[in-house]
Amino acid sequence: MNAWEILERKSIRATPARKSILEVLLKERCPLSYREVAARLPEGQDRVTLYRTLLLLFKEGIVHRVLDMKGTWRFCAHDSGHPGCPGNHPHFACRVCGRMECLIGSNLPFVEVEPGTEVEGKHMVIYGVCRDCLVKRTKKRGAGSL
Amino acid sequence: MNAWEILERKSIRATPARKSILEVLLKERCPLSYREVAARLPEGQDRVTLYRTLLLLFKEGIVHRVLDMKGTWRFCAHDSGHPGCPGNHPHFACRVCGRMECLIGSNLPFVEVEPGTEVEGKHMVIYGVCRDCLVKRTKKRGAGSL
DNA sequence: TACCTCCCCGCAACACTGTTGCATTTACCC
DNA sequence: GGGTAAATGCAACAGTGTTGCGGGGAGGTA
Ligand SMILES: [Mn+2]
Ligand SMILES: [Mn+2]
Ligand SMILES: [Zn+2]
Ligand SMILES: [Zn+2]
Repeated sequence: MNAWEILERKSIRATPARKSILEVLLKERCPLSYREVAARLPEGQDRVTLYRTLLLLFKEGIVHRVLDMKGTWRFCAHDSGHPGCPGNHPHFACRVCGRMECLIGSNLPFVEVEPGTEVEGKHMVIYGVCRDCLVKRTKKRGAGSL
Repeated sequence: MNAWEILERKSIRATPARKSILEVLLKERCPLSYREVAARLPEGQDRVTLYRTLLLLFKEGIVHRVLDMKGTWRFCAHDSGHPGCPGNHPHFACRVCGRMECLIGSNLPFVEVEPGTEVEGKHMVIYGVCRDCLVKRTKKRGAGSL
């Protein structure tokens, strides 16, 4: 399903800005910050429109979002094909390269809260160093010590 | 253990700023944002010193920290008596009043990540509406509809 | 086609968190 | 009480995200 179809199905005006932003998120398979989306867009795209569009896509359930370890929101459309429970999975964030990926293999685990509390959702971020960054680090060390 | 003892034990200079900031965190039992700490401090306390102190307390393992749903760090010293695994528990954040609390009853659940990845830690935030805010909401509705 | 209305967009301004550099002051050890 | 390294306060900055508003364009109606 392409960007135009997704917007049409939600009865959202398929403007050029929305289509191109959603296309970026559909192409990349991992959560992107507004800055990373902007970098993949033709220059001159307005910052506020981008923020508003990302928020719209999120509120319409087209994308899910998650806070990274710097406190910035990242948006991801990798499961926009599955209408139900979008983003109901933990995420991994690499401390070195800053990239984030969806751990779609596992669901968010159940956690008991105080009785009388109304739970609306949960976020889980596992952080550390991704495989690519570990490989690079090993190569560097190896070259230096040999 | 009071603030002075904690700082002394870590061989950290016990300045007035550090003592008063740590005292605030020791008194409140839930994670506080820099703003909330500042509000409980005598006026005139420098913003940068507060940020630096909170970071120091965190890096020394005296407090733990967690990102709330607005992307701001919150610091909590409720388990500063237990030197091991500080902050290894999920947190609940109320969408209405903004308060956060530690779910010290449960540990952070295990989640499988891609092989070859180095996991350093994990964060989990359950969000919704706390009991107090639910009670207030019910009272309001009741009064209005009667 | 002409008109109307709604809403999307771009711009300016703002609020807030968090960081850095530097000069001054202070806590701690002798 | 000094000496020194470290902590503080101040100014400036970067970055994210929000709000208000006016113009313009898409889509509907006659
Ligand atoms: Mn995801
Ligand atoms: Mn906690
Ligand atoms: Zn990485
Ligand atoms: Zn609440």
